[in-house]
Amino acid sequence: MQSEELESILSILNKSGLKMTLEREVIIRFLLEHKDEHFSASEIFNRVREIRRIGIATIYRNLDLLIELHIIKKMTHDFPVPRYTICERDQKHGSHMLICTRCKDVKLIKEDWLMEIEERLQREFGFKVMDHQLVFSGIYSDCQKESCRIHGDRLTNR
Amino acid sequence: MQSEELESILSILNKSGLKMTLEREVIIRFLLEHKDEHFSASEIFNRVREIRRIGIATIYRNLDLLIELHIIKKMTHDFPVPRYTICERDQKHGSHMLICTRCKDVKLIKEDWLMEIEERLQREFGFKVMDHQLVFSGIYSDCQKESCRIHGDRLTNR
DNA sequence: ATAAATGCAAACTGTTTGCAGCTCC
DNA sequence: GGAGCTGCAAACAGTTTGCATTTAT
Repeated sequence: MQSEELESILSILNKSGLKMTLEREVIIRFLLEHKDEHFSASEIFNRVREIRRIGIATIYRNLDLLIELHIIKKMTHDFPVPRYTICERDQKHGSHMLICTRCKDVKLIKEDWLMEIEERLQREFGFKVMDHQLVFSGIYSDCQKESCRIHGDRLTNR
Repeated sequence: MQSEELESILSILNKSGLKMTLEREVIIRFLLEHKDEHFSASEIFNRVREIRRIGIATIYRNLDLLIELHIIKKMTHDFPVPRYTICERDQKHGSHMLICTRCKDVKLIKEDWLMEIEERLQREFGFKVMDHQLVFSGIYSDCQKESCRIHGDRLTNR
């Protein structure tokens, strides 16, 4: 399947003396198969459990580990609980997010619009940016007119 | 003291049929006296408790209420727990944050650098921005050289 | 007078931890 | 074989809720 990406993650694990267990693999596969989405820990728990029996502690331990290895990313803005997503390999920084306060849809924009500002931070503040998170909350023009529920409730806790 | 600002908040409360209790006032005063800072719920609890006996539930209930009235703002990015800060009255949007991963200092930049991008979102996505949150994590040049602890550990949970 | 707000304690929710047993290299 | 990993259950931390009492308008 995404064997190429999985291989590359495997080699990161190996380099640190870590093992690719079945549980870990199922978690990673799930996130790889849903690159543009983000999930809460318990969403991941429920989805992974459909594939293989797993404990919630294993979910948390693996998420923490994968964050440390920069394989996945934790997004904390304004969600009831943190959400996790796989890192884009070719992308230095995280993407930008649009959250519609009406329909609760979360759109990820993959371009980086902040180059200029980051240069300015380096110049004016001597601050070297390693990562950024940019979130806009607002309303789509469609949602301003109608009662917009097209995307459903995607942001429950579980 | 900040009577002008306090008055204006009082009138917002009145308009909604809400009361200015002593507890509520102490919370608001505390945040008004520390405009450029942000605090966790339990930090606020401890500071307010020095002034007046108060229960933690009252803290949470008031924080939620003040958020709804757009008097304070909840910041959730990457902190162990959410942090709260008073809204700038003359400022449409929240400020930008620099978080140094070495010294853990959090600097708030009060200018809005995103006007252009917000216009673009309106144009290209039909998305009307109501608020944004922009956080940069990185390292100050000072911190790259030395073991930088000048700001101390400001981000504990309590 | 009465709607709103409070304190307290219990309940809840998400996350972490200790430990005995299991699994991958 | 042994470090690393797992499941389980208990512990933990932050937050929310129900209720009897108090307070602001």
